[in-house]
Amino acid sequence: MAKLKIDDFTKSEIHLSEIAKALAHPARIRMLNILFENNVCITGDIVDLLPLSQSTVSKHLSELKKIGLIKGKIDGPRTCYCLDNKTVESSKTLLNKLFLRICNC
Amino acid sequence: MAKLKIDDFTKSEIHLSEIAKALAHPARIRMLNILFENNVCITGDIVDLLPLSQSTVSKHLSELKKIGLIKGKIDGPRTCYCLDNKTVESSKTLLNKLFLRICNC
DNA sequence: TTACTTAATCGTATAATTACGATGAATGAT
DNA sequence: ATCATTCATCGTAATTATACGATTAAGTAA
Repeated sequence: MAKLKIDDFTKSEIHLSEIAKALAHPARIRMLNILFENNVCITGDIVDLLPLSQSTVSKHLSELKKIGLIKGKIDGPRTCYCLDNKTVESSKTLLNKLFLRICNC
Repeated sequence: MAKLKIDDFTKSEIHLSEIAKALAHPARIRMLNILFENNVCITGDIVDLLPLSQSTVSKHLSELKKIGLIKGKIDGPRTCYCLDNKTVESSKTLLNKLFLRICNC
């Protein structure tokens, strides 16, 4: 009989890794900081504050939006982005839980 | 004259994104938990607790080691892994700083 | 020595990520 | 209606990540 091997990742492991993945690019880190400092930004504002093209910035924004860390609201030809505090808070809590568990301090 | 465009990411943005990247896979999340629960594990122990091959697990371990979250100590034909508490703590602190900044709670 | 165990590395394949310019859709201004 | 602005999406290319089996290296046991 074969050795028992746990054969899948849990929802919680996957969820936490997805949150981490959203933070796993310096552009997205900066975006979160920019959105906190400015409360609301249109895409172009953020493009100006990043060393990346408009299309690339737009893609990063859509990834932050996909996981829920930011919200986008269409306003004429513009899109207004802001932090989604509920998701930011729950992500903070989940990451903290991990570190409270594994960090003996 | 061209619009001023910030043209590089800061060390701190990059560092934080690298920490997040280390956490951006469910296997690596589980490994950290396993190493906390068992204090010390050899590679084979961890392989048994993951739905991945030995070579893939070894690769994930080396990535956690590269960023410093775990330490590996060769013991005969085995390698004993354990958490590197110093790095775990500093990573926790850096991630916390981000969330304390952007999270209004 | 010869066999066995352990785990990193190699070779390779596939998928995901990142990036940019070009295009297109929607709005606003003239 | 025409033109300009804004930004998501498309098409494409290059890089990185993920995965596995096979091999290698190093230690242990017979």
